[in-house]
Amino acid sequence: MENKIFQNFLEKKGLKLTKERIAVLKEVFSFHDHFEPERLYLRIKNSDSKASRASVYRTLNLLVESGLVEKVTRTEKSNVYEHTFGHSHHDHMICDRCGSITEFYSEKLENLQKEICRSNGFDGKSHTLEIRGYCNKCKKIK
Amino acid sequence: MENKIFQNFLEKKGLKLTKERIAVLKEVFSFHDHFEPERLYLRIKNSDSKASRASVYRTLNLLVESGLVEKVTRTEKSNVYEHTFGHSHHDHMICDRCGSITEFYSEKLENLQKEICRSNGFDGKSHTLEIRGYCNKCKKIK
DNA sequence: CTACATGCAAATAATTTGCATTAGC
DNA sequence: GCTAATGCAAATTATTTGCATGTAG
Repeated sequence: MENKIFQNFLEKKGLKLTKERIAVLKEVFSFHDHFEPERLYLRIKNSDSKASRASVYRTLNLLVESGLVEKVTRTEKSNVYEHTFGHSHHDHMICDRCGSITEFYSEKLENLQKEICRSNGFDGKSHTLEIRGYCNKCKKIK
Repeated sequence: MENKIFQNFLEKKGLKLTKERIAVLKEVFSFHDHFEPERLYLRIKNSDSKASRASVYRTLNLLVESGLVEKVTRTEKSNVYEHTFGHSHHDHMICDRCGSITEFYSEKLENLQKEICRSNGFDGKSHTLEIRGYCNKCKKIK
């Protein structure tokens, strides 16, 4: 399904569906987790398909443009991505101790944001909410 | 006032209050706006005090550690900071067209987040909420 | 066949760091 | 005086890009 979407996206832009792009797409959708470009590259390297680091970066940009993948955060180091197709919108809680990421979703929160946009005359398209602190496990230790 | 806080912070850590650190602190608090390290460095360069790029970066890290400055991280390129002392918590709306940043604050939003943390067993310390879209001006053009 | 894509290695860009020198406390 | 800070330039890290060659449509 995501293959179809990506293919349409490429076609519309006059771009080609190469094996490298397929490899990246396949790998991205083979697990649901947050990942950095480098990690993705290594996973692909260890799989049967192949793609260079450059192609991974290039394809990742296309995937974001197509809406199939989103940038979650820009951490101290690299960017963090997640695939979004087939996985509805949510926000993140990040533990400052163990780095674990917990997803959550709140209808109320979404509505409240819409309301805030409205009263500010802002045409909101998307948002990222990131709560930092200590997760259930780590708050006991800390 | 912020000088006093920074001084205490340094003292507690056995660090020194140098003219370079003073220059950075002064410049950071001389305007209220979001800024990147490079821009701050250039401002200092054009002022009467002086500090190298390296010192700007080093001092910025100390300022964040001390709580006087926060990272508003979320751009493609570099980190974005803002000084927080004397300026209460707020969130941001960023225009995807002109790049303008609008600040806002909502008590309801804060409470809702606390509630979400509680129900997830997460000990939330801080958060960043960023809404992207088109600002009042740009939504008419786009 | 003809764009566009690829891999590679070199280029960029932001930030950090090693080191010899300088300066707070 | 001792220890930490500075400036510089070189090092690092993540990401992008130029170019010669390969390949999808």
